[in-house]
Amino acid sequence: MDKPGRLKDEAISRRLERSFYARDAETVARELIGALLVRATPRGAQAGLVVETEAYLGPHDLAAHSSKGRTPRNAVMFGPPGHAYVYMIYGIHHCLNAVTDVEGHAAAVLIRALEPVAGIETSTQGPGLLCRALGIDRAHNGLDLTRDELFFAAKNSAEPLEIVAAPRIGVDYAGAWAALPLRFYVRGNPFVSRKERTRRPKS
DNA sequence: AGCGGGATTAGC
DNA sequence: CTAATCCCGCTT
Repeated sequence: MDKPGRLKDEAISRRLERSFYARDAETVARELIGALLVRATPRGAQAGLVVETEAYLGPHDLAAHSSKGRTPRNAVMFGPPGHAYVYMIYGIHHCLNAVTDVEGHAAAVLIRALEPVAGIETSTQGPGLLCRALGIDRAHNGLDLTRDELFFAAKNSAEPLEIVAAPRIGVDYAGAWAALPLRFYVRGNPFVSRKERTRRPKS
């Protein structure tokens, strides 16, 4: 019923600014839950609610790409906050992150799952899948989330969400860092990337 | 120049 | 459980 572009205009008016991202990654990861991720394309806007994130705290965090030092691949993480860090993984998928914290402290928040809102035709239930659904690839690496076609809009604070903290996925190589509860998701939301593990009774 | 591996996903 | 598949990042 809405005129095309209406969602986009509304979202742009709520676009998160630099100061939102210029905080520690854990805070940003928590606060991005419930925000709207928008990609404005020539054919209209694609958008989804962020329902799952992970915080990568900085070079001291052994699960973070920045822990191995600055390289061409992760250079965006070392730059100013509020930019998109997009990398290819396993030769097949892309992952979208928002750079956080202060410039030089290479921290970021991985966007792991979205609840579709508009213009989305395939699954957004996982970091690689959501990038596919929104057409995000390495061409988007370094985009300014406060100015460019890819951005986050403030959540609707009227409906509080229950957020669960759990260990991050796929970072078992990171020793003790792998166990920290730096993954955040909306409790019970069906678009979270992995189902709650059903506890298997021990034999 | 060569080689190993990954913040994933789908399919057996 | 494992293949897929592409850079990247480090070693030779």
